[in-house]
Amino acid sequence: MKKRVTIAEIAKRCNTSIGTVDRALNNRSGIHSETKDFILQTAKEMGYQTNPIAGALSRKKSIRLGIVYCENHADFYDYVNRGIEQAAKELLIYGVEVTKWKTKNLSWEEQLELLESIDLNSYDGFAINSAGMQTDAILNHIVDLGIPVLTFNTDAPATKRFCYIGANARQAGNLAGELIGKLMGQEGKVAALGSFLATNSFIERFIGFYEVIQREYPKITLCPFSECFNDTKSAYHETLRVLEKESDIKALYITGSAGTVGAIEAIKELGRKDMILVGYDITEPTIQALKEGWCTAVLYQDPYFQGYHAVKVLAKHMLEGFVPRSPLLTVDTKIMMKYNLEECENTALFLS
Amino acid sequence: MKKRVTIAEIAKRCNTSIGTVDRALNNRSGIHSETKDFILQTAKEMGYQTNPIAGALSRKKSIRLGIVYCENHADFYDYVNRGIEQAAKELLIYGVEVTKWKTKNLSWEEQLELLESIDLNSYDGFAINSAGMQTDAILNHIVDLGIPVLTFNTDAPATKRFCYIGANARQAGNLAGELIGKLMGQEGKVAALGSFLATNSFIERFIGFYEVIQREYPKITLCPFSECFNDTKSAYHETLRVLEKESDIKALYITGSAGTVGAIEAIKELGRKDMILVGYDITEPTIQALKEGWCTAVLYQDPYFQGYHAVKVLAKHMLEGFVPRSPLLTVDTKIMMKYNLEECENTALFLS
DNA sequence: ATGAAAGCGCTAACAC
DNA sequence: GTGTTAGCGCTTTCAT
Repeated sequence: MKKRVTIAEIAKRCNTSIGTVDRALNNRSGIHSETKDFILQTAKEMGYQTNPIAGALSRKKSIRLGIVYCENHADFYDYVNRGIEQAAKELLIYGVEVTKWKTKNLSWEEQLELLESIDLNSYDGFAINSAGMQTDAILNHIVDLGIPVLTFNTDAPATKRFCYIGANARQAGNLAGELIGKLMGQEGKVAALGSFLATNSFIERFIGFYEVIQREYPKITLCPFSECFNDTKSAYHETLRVLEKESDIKALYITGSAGTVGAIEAIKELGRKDMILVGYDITEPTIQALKEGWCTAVLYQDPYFQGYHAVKVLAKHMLEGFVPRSPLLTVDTKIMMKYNLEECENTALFLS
Repeated sequence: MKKRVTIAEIAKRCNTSIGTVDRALNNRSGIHSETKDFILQTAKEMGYQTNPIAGALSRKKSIRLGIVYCENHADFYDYVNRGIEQAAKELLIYGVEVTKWKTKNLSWEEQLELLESIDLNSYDGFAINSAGMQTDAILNHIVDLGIPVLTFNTDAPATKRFCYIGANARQAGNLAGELIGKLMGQEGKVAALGSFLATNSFIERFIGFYEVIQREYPKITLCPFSECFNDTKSAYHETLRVLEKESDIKALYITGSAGTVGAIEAIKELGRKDMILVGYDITEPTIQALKEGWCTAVLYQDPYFQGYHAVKVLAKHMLEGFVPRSPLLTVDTKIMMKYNLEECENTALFLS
C-alpha cells in the first residue's frame, strides 16, 4: 500500500492545523495570504496530491457540474447524452451532481439566452458545447467567476476554457479524402456536397478532403462543390442536380449529417448502388443505407465518447485538479461500414 | 447528495454489529451461516450496494491483481502494456496493486509453467490472456480457489472465467470482406494469405472474410488461400509466389500481423503500389507502409483498450462486485489508414 | 462467533 | 484568521 502525503502531515510541517491547510489547498476564504502561500509551497515541496477518495467520502455538499449542449440532431446527441449520463452515474458516488441543459439548436442566440438564465454561482464547473464566438464573452465571464469551463464537441478556442474535447474536423476531412481516393481506385470524378455557409467544421471537413485529393490523388477530378445547407431536402435536390449534370461521377462526399441523408435518398431514387457515397454520422437513415448498400461508409466521431469524457475530465479537474497535457483532446474519427455498425452500441454498453 | 444504504443500517435492522455484517458481505470467516444468510438477505432487500470509496479509504492491505499475458509481438503488446499500466495507476488510490507476468510467446506450455510457479493464494483476482484449452484446467482451479478470473485478448470460453474482453475475430473478418469488396469496386480477383494451422482467430478472420465476399460480392473471385504461418518470411515468399502465378490479382487480404509485414515487403519489392493490401495491426512496418502507400489499410483491435479494460473490469469486479451484462465484452475493430494513424497514440494519452 | 472501537484522509461546522 | 472536532462508510484488530 503506497503512502501519500496527507494534509495532516503538511499541517504538522507548517505548524498549523489541518483546517488551515484545507483552506489553503482549496482556496477557501478566511486565510492570510501569507500562510496560504507558505502552505501551498510546502505542499508542493512535499509532493502533495489531493486524495479524491477521502474527499468524496467526507463531502457534505456535492460538486455541481453544469452541461450545456443541444439536441438538434437527435441521433448524434442521443449518444452524447448517454455518455453524459453514464459518466454522471459513475460520479455520483464521488458526490458529483450533473445538471444538463439543452438548446433546441446549436445557435448562439439560444445558448446565450440559456447561459444568462443560469444561476452560475450555484455550479462548480461547466462543460459547454460552444455555439460560436458570440458566446465567448460569457464563457470567459464564467471562468472569471472562478468556475472552470471545458468545451466539448465544438470548441471556443479564444476563451479561457481549460480544455476542449471533440473532433478534429480537418483531420476527419483528410481521412475522407484518403478513403474516397482509395475506394475510387485512385481515379475518376468525385463531387463534394456540403454546407459552406454553415458551421466552421463543415468547411474544415471539406478543406481536409480537398487537401488530400489534390495532393495525393492526381488522377481524381473534383467537381465544383455544391452548397446544400446541411439540409436533407437541399442535399437531395443538389445530388440529383449534380448527378444529372455530370454523368460520370463515381463518388460523392457529403460533409454534413443531414446532407448525407439527403444524398442517400437521391442515390436510392436513382437506383445507383454503384455510387461510392461517403458521408457523416450514424443515424437511422445512414444505418439503413449502410445495411442495404446505398451508402459506402460514414465517418463518425464517437459522440458517446465525447459526452462521457467531457463530464469525466471536468470532474477529474474539479476532484483532483487534473489538467490534460494538451488542451485539445481529440476524439477518433471512425470509419463505419455495415460490418462494424454494432460497435456504436458496444462502447455505450461496455461498463454499464 | 444521494444517500445509500450503509452496513450500519443493515446491522441495526439485523440486531447485530457492523463487524458481523462486514463478515457476511465479504464472505469472511468466523460467522454462523445462518446469520450470514439472514444478513445477506436483508442487505439485498434494503438494496445495499457496496461503497468502493469507503472501502478504498479504510483498506489496510491492498487488493492484488495478477495479469498474465505475453510479449510475442512487441508492437501489439506494448500497447496492451500501456493500457494495463494506466489502469494500474488509476487504481492505486483504491488500494489495488497490479502484478504482471509475461511469457515469451503465447504458448500453453510456457503459460502453464508460469501459472504453476505463481503463489495463487496471494492474489485476489487474475486477468489472463489465455494460451489455449490446455490451460483451462488451471484457470478453473484458480476460480475454485475463490479467485475470480477474467480472460482478455484470447478467451477460454470453456472455463469458469467471469468474462472475456477482446476482439471478435469473425466479425473483424466480415469487416475485412466488406472493406476489400468496396475497395475493389466490387469485382476482380483477391487472394487471401493466412495461417490456417495457427491460432483459431486467424481462421476466424478468414472465415468472416470469406463469408462476406461469397455472399455479397459475387463478382469477386477468391484465389485458393495461401498458408503463410503468420511468419514474415513465409508471407513474403508466398506473396511473391501467388502474384506470379495469378497475374490479375487486384487485392490481398492477410489475416495475421507478421504476415502483413511480409506481404508488404513483397509488394514493395515488386513496386506494386496499385495493389490493394489489407492486413492487421499497427506496427512499425505497417505504419511506414501506410504512410508510403504500400498498404491500403489495416484492421486494428485496440490493444491499449484491451489492456486497460481488462484491469479496470477485473478491479470493478473485486471492488463493487461488478459483473458485465454479457460475459463477452467485444473490442471494436478499427479501420486504420494513413490519416487516422495518430489516433492510436491519442487514446493512450487521453487521461494521462 | 460476535461486538466494539480505532482509524483511513478528508470536509464542514463550530469555537475561539 | 485559525484551531478543533465530528463525521463520511467502510476494514481491521482486539476483546469478549
